[in-house]
Amino acid sequence: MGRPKQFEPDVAVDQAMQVFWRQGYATTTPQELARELGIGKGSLYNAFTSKHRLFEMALRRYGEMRVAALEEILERPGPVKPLLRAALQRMAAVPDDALRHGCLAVNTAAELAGKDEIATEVVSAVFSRMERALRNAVERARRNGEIDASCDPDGVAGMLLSVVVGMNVLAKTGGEPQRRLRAVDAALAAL
Amino acid sequence: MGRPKQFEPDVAVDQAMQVFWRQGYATTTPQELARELGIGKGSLYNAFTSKHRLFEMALRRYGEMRVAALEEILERPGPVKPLLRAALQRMAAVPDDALRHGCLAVNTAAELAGKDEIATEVVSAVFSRMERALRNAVERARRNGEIDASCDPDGVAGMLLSVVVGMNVLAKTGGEPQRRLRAVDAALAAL
DNA sequence: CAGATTCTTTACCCATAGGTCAAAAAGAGG
DNA sequence: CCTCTTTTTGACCTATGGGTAAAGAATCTG
Repeated sequence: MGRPKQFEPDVAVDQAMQVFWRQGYATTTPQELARELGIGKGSLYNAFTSKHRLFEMALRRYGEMRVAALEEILERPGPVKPLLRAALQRMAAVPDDALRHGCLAVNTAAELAGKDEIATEVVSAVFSRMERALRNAVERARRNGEIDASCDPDGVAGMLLSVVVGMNVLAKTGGEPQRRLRAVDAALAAL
Repeated sequence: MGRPKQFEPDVAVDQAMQVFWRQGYATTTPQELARELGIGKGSLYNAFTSKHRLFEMALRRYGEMRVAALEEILERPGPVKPLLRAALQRMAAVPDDALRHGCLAVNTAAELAGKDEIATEVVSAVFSRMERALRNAVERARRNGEIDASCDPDGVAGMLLSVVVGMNVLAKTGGEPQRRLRAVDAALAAL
């Protein structure tokens, strides 16, 4: 009962995600959020308590999305190498024109890790899950005989995650997408 | 002539570099800078014009340092692979206890690339020079016969740079330094 | 329709950001 | 020791940050 909300909280969190993604946490202001979500500042605080909580919700949702997308690709049946290549290429392929704001998790790690406990924990969890998905894939490839048995799945997974994270940062500074694809190939040559 | 400065501008830029490194650009305030540099806010503005200009100077200096350090290692005589390993390990080896604020260039790329023209240009230049140093090393190794002639130096250099950048981000979220060293080894396995 | 309850609106609040300015202080040159 | 120049100090300023509160609007229950 009571007056019904005039906006969809889920949609609002998505929109907030976009804003934080574009601008970062510190440089995003409540008024900006209110404007972009199309609601008053008061409603915003009533619904989400604080800028920080809204950010947390947006970040968590973002993490779920990305992890799920990665797992979806890597768990497909068949040979693993092409899957890894597809996954990395997709993560490396920043559309180049618009949406060059990198990855929200990476940006957040750079901006807040070590300073904001919650943000640190969330991005840390995201990275761990991605690494695990990569490690699982590598192990599967090893059992398949696709790659050499002597390789260290842990090390390789960490390396692949680093590559992806690094490329997301580098993509923000310019550079052609094609170069990134070559870097992906070089990384996969380690298998 | 005129009253002499009561502080060494070079030293002040170094100190400012530390502050921006720890805290990022946006979250560092003029009063904080003044306090850390041990000078009044007025002096700060008199000497450096604006927070942004001071940041630019600090960032440029930081870039010079890191690029020079990397080149110094990679240009040593002898086999290249151990040099690459040493260079990457050094860049990956965040002391873990203190100084876990990553790399100023990486942090800046994540925070400001695409929004701040000057910052973007500076970090972009730093990354380019690092990549070039890495590429030179890889080419040398290829000429030496240390690594396979079929490898793509451009792609490998881009990959190695990505690894380093990525690890600097990941290091901020925790994780043991040892894992990073294994990731470095995995990356070098691509050679 | 009354009341309870929840949302929205608008005005308001304090602290800080980033910076400026006038006046005082400390040297150099004559 | 007087002036000219540059630094420093400290007060001051405007805009905005992040957030709160009080009053009004919309819905459900009875």
